[in-house]
Amino acid sequence: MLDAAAERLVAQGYTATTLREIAADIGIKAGSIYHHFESKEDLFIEVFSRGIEVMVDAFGEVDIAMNGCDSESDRLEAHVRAHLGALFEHGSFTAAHVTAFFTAPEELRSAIVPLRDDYEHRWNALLADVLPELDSARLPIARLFLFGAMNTTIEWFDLSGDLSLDGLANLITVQFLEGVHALNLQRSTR
Amino acid sequence: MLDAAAERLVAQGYTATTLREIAADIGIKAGSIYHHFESKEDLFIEVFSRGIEVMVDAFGEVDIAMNGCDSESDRLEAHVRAHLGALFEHGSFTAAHVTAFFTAPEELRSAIVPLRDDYEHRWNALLADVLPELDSARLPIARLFLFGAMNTTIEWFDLSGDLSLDGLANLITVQFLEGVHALNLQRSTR
DNA sequence: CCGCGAACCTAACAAACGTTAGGTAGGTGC
DNA sequence: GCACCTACCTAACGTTTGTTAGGTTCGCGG
Repeated sequence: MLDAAAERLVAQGYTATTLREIAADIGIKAGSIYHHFESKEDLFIEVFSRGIEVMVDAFGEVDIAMNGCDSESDRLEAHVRAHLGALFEHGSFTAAHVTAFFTAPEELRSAIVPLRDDYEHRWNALLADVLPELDSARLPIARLFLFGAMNTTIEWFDLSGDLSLDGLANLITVQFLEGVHALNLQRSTR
Repeated sequence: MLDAAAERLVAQGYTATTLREIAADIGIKAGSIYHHFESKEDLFIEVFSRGIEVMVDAFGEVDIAMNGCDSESDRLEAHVRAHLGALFEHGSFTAAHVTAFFTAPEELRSAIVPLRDDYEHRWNALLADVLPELDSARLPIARLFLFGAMNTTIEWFDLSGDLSLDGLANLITVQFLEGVHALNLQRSTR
């Protein structure tokens, strides 16, 4: 049911997604949703929360796996790969969060913002680590550029296309670190 | 009236924006809208079209102004500045387009797509010009990265903050061309 | 002064929305 | 066999939505 809600969110946004549609998707009636959630808002708070949860979990796993890694760019690329994985490989929760969060009403958003802040803070810390020479005032801007590149992929990237998620992660990381000129030098696109 | 519609679109998305709200914003009643447009869809097709129109016009003006420019990076930066200008300085049409386009129903979107394609094609041509050494298969991806960086600024950039639009355009261009390391070298942030 | 069209209003319409109260089927524990 | 809980349904509620038909106001041309 949460899955169905997330998929509808991705395709239609908050207001256009009706409880009757979600109910029909999973073969029940709209009223029955209220046995599991107190309201529409309550349901979607759960969906958005899981969207962040998936991202945070993926980030945490990579943090551990890459603990003793000597190459800073490899570490960054692994985290980029984890973020893309959250967007494309773990259901629609993260995709729903990224695309539909700003279409949700203010009260709902403010309940989620603390979780978002936590995730953003982890990325700031990672970038400060990977890019120690970067002016700390520029760091949030660099993160926003990176987020922009990663999150807009849901509008165009095709999992079944020629480019793999590993390739995409590498492309984004290299482009982010070295600029567009380095795009030709990337290791593998398969 | 189109202005009011665009602003509501930015704040609320397609479905959540009601004709009664728009009418109230400009001091008329909802039914009166139908004297100017055939339907809600018709009204928002006009809004989205103007959003692209503003972008295309800004792009075209820069194309002429930068005709005899020797520095390719200056040319690119001027176009980035024009795109950001369309987003922040020429009403809410472009901002509405970028934020709410994917929240609109399919039929409406397909009426707009040809205009979008035209704008994207202009950018592809520009990038092919500015970056002749870039593998042509990578060119659309590079453009998508750049669009991602530019368009997500509406979620965080503040016109009245310390960073000017000129500074932001320079930041994005340098970051795009040379990578994040070059962020410290940018010319001016005022 | 008359006619006419543009701009707007009033009042309602059917449809769809989130939500709720009350009821039913099936399983579990005692 | 009885009580109870979970999961679901039915049927409606009040509200809001896009939309429409018919009427009013106002200014301009002849």
